Amino acid sequence: MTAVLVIEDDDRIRLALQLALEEEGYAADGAATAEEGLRRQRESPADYVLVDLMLPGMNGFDCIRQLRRDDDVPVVVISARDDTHDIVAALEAGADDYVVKPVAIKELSARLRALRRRARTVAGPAPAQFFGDLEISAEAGEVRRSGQPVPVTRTEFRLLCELAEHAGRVLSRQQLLSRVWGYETGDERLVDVHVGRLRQKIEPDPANPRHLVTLRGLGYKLQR
Amino acid sequence: MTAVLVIEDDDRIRLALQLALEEEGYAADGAATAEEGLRRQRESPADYVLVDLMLPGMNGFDCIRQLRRDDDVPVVVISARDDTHDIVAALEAGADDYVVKPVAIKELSARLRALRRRARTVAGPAPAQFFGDLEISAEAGEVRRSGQPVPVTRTEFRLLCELAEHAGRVLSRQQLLSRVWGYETGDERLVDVHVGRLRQKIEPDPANPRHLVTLRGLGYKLQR
DNA sequence: CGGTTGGATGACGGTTCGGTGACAAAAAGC
DNA sequence: GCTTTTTGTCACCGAACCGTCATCCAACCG
Repeated sequence: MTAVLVIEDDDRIRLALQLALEEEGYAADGAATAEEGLRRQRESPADYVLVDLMLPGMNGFDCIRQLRRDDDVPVVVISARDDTHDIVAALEAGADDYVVKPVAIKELSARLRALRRRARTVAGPAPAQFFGDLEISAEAGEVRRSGQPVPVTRTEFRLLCELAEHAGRVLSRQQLLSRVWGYETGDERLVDVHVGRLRQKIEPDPANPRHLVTLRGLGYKLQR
Repeated sequence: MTAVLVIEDDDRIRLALQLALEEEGYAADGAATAEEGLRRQRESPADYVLVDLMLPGMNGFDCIRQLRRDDDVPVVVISARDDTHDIVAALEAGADDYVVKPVAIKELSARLRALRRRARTVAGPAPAQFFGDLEISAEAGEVRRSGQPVPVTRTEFRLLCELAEHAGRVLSRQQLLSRVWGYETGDERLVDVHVGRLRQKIEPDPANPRHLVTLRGLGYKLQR
């Protein structure tokens, strides 16, 4: 899901934007100051950043420059001022687009989509997580055991990614059903079956799993 | 020097825009109809196209779609109407930005510069990429297999480039539809068909692809 | 130690997904 | 103008996959 960070000091506007974005299918997060926004973006980077120009403390222009320095995330300015000088300054600072408040959410959404078409993803090898000799790369859609690709199916892959994302923590069958399958209710045995199939593929000795372990009465977890 | 093509039926506005752009350091060319603009762009491609929405004959939306089909040039709409519906439709058709007349030349110029940062065409020369014996030269618009040129069509080439640019990463059919065709919605099977045709040309054994591989339920990726 | 509960596993039918050939429309070339 | 190439749609097929079930096994409980 596409994540958007909204940096805007006016709580009402920020929350309204977040809500509207979520209705459009984005995952929206918010920050009230430039400093907080930068911290958020550093810690868990969103795919797009919306930023107001008039912020308490660090102003919007510096905020944009800072964002651009750290990261290549597309930045859209949301401002009440439609002065040419501001628009030029914001774009010059590194913003990708500039829309004037009040914003029509449909327009904003369309502009974000247009940006997505242009946004470059960083080159280089896709990042992977390691669990011993097990390698999971969500971006490459690939699982490897000691360097050798392991063919896994879509559901198995999603299941594995979900477990990897919460590495070391137990996930109940219920949680897995909900997160991987989207079932709020259903037969928990389904999880067992897929865990079993996955073990056949990724565990050296499927009967004595080393990474994908069962916690009786609780669920499953993936450990290093 | 950066070349801009202005498609606008009102002579006065078009000439004024051209003049202003030239003062900003661009080489500006003009066309009074969509048809003429498309022909111009095909014959001697500009780096940016500005297009009015209300044109005699072919309308602006179709003109944008057409431009997007042929090539990846950034398109900015210059329109007198600031209706959300028009803006969304234009961006949806493939435009990169939308500014409302009368335009401040400084703003337009800043928006063009912002686009240049994102635009792939100007993003910097992507020299030939190799995938085993497969060679893709985006510059030369050419594909070679063990040195021998392979005749690929325009869509096939753009599909291949898109996959090459994200080498080793999965791209969903949806992403490919959006980035190669500019469709935000459409039949995903279209991608299958073109992938199939591409395989016939670039894979030694199209039934067992080595480079252009399918990830069931996820999409396609190009690997070395 | 027997009973009970929770987990593993193999088999099977229905469904989904991707590949492909045929075809019509559209574009490009002549 | 006409012909050829390219493109997008459709329908069909086969393989891969999914979910259910029944059965068996291991761990835990008294």
